[in-house]
Amino acid sequence: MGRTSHVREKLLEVAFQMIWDHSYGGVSVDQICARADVNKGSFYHYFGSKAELVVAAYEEHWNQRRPELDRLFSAQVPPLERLTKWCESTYERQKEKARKYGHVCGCPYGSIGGEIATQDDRIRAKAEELIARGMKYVETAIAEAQRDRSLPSGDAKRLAEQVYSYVLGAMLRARIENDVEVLRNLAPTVMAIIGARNPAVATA
Amino acid sequence: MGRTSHVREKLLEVAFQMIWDHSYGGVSVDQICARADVNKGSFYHYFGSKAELVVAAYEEHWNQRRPELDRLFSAQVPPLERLTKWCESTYERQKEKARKYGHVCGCPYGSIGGEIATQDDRIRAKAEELIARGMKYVETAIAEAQRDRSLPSGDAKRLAEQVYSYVLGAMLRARIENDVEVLRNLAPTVMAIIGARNPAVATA
DNA sequence: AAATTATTTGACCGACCGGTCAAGCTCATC
DNA sequence: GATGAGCTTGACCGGTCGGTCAAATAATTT
Repeated sequence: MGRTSHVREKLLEVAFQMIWDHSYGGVSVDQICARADVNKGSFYHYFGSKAELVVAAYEEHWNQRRPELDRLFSAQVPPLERLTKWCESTYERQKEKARKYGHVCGCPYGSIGGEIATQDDRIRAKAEELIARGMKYVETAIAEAQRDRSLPSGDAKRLAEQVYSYVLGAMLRARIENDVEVLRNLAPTVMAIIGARNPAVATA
Repeated sequence: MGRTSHVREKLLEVAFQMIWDHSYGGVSVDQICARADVNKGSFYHYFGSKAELVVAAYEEHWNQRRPELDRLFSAQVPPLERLTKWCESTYERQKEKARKYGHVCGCPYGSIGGEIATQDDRIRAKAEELIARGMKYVETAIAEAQRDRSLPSGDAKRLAEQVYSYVLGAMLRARIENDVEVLRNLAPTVMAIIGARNPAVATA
């Protein structure tokens, strides 16, 4: 096939989905290989270890996810509306995932990060990095809203961290409670955190 | 020794600490037994499985933690002050844990819940239950603050869920980023979420 | 003190873990 | 069409996993 074998890509995709669905420790290399229809020897031709595969898989997932985030946080959209749309898309995305997999999966970066934070520093650092990239979108939107006076001035970076903490926590709760409805109305709380005067109006 | 052998209690304590420090999948029954200085056969005399031990260990941890929560949320303390003190104690507790274990450990219930939510329903349900118990303290404080007009009226249960989501998310971030400072100023954001007029004053 | 029960011991189990490897196959290049 | 690099194959490795068990021992009841 092509220069970059589809085998490698298949492993990245399958590994990410299986680990998101279950957990890092709960998914074995054998299972990943079986699902990807790849021999174990091939696996270790492309990746030096399970951890290395996982780091690559999460980076790859980010790359596939990025266009959607760029669209949601497009400069074409008023900054506060970016945030509400992001909240809504989070809910919708989790709802579809839950329908397809039979249970709520939560934030993939948060889940794997929390699981192996104290055990594998490369995976920990990758999770931290991906979360920071997501926070950057939120920070930029907040800073812009402050500049155009739709928000009172404040430390946009700190506010973005708080917003992201809230959303991460809600995703974790949704996973643990296996209830996607936990994520149904994230936006008003996000607005309260960043100090928007009238949460209800911000969506309009 | 006593009727309830200290062996059982030692296993509960050791298992909880090791799993909080690492993860469910990252700690083996053999390791727990070694650390508790107990033979594997004894382990399976007291507990039917690793999962059963863990459920009991988390319940036991709650029981040990409860007096401290009762104290923090004592009716003797004004309701909003309960929340700020709870935030501060969360920070202090994590800081000490981090000092002792060499890294930030985050919320034990959130960590194990997120890890095995989709793999073992008994552990998942226990994590959900313990989180719900914690939320109840927050809900009660919010409801009381609303009653005595230090907060505008609102759905105390929903607000408590939002507060708890935020704190859970911050604990998760602190674990992933291995930085306890993430948890340093939880209270102002909590105040913003529940609609306290002047976050800065609420501590006084 | 005999009988019964609770607890401890450590060897043992098959399954599975992450990872290795030598041998073959495929295919572009010369 | 020979060469050699890239890729695939599947058997194989030692170690560890959660869990079992029969026999020994300690504690309790009769």
